[in-house]
Amino acid sequence: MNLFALFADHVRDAVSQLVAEGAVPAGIDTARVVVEPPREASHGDLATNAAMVLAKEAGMKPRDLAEKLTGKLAALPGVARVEVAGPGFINIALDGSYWPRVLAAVLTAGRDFGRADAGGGQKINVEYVSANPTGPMHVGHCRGAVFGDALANLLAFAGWQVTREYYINDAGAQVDVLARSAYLRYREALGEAITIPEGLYPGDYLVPVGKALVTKYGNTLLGKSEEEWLPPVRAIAIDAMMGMIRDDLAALNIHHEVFFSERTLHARPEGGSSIIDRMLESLRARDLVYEGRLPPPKGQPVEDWEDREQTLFRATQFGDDVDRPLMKSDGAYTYFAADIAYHKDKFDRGFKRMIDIWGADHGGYVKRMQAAVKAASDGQASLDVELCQLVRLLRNGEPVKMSKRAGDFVTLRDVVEEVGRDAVRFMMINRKNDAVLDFDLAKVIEQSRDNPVFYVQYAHARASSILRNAKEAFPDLPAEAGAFADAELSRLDDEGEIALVKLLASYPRIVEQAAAAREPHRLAFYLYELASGLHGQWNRGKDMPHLRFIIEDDRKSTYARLALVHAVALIIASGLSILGVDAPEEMR
RNA sequence: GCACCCGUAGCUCAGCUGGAUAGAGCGUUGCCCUCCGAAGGCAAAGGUCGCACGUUCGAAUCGUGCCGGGUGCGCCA
Repeated sequence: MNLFALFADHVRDAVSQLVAEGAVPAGIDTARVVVEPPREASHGDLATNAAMVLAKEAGMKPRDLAEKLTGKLAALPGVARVEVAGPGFINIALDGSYWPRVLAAVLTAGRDFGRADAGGGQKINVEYVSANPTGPMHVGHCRGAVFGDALANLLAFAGWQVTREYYINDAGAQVDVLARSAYLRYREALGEAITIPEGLYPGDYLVPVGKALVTKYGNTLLGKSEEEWLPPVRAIAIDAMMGMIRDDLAALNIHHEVFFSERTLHARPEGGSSIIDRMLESLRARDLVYEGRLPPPKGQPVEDWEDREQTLFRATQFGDDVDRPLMKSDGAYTYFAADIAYHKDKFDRGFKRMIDIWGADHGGYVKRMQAAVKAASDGQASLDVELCQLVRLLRNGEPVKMSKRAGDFVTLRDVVEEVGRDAVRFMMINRKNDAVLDFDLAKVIEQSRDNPVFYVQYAHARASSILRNAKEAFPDLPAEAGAFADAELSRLDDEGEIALVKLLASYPRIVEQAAAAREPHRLAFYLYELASGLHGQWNRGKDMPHLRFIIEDDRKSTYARLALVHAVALIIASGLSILGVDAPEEMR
């Protein structure tokens, strides 16, 4: 149950009643009406802007309209009082019976509380990571990976049918470089002394690939020309790299449902046409492709600029700044051409909504891809691109050195092994994705309030600890949260307790908004707030012993408070699971 | 030159898609710690929301123009 959505309906009903009474003109547009929590607790529990938004259309002053609406809203069950405030806000205070019902709803729904149907079961494709299969994942990849995964979880919780997808860039020049690098390791495995020239991948993660090639081919590849040995070497190397990448992702608890190979888009069966060929044909048939010239780019002068006629996609027709090339000068397709075919393939598989997660350095590519999706789907599909900014890796405030040369980079695996999966995941999401993020290896393993990962997980552990302790004081208590729904929840009348219940009540709203905005970080901030609420109530018990969760000689109050503790633990666990972070029973 | 992103407290950042007196953590200052878990707790100080116009009942939020920072700018992926 989403309290705010519920009351938004109530407000619209009230408007309809006024329409029926002739007080307000028919057909008035209530789309801008929102019901939200007021900033000031003294303003009540819910506030709506309805009177201000509708005043003009209704031909009334905001406060006059507010008065009329107030009359209707005050009659609703559970409403204690309704007041008009400021320029025309309507503040609604709920009576004491409301919060126990919300809490009972949390306990009954359990981990499903907050699950929404905003997506209406529609299919949506989330493509993330898509790192080149040329080596292990490094830290630069991990923000997009975690963000994409959390977003996918969030959308699923909000009612979308999500497919998690990885696009394997196994068709370009860089996988040929990979193959040549692996071939050197192959010769090395056969006893040759090698030096790795500039431009090839020097990392020793290719050593096992060289050995595997020996196992499979013996020395039979030695006498062959590159034309002959490259394809099989490349295939094995790519497989090995993808294996490593899958392991790296698994270490972060990321599992894609679909791995899509770019190579399959280029493949031409004997005498036939490739998927890209056919995509291009369909664009040509609609006059979206032409042969033309492009002006040279402004700004940085391009050294080897050659003015020539090329095959262009009419991207400008769909909102892009210039038309974009589909063919390279050597006659092969551009990366973009393949990417159009890939996204068209997603559309053909039934996805009208697509989300791509990219690094911020690909921002210049967004418009053309969105244009392509519109064109390839005849306007039926849309693409959202979420850009993830850089991560600055620090240790005690000092930048961790990462030189590009000699394969000397910090791998994702190193980081996960040093600080743990939960810390990596939470910290990556604890910031808006379009802002640069400082990731301090020393701070994320700190166990203090400064560290949000610890703080939130500790709240869950503390709740679990309270429940364990309660079991000792009252051995006959039920174990499962749902059983607490029939506690005398009206006993929860302390302001701290009620504040906690209100926070729980806002969870569905947070989920919906975070999903709609594609901003999982909102969930992380919410969880911190909820954790803070639980820790705060615990601390109130220090000064005021009658507020402790466990009161030895008051079974009924204890029972009600444990219901609250159960509910908080449920929501923290629910939110953390969306972020892909464990909710531990105890800290260690 | 153009496009996209960012600019909020000393620092790191939120700010619920236009709402009421702009919030949190760190840091600073003061008080407290025999207490279900002090790997603390409570409180205070601290802001021309980069600048200027505009839109309207109302702008940190939307629009335009500047300033400052980042990213990118045929055929790389």
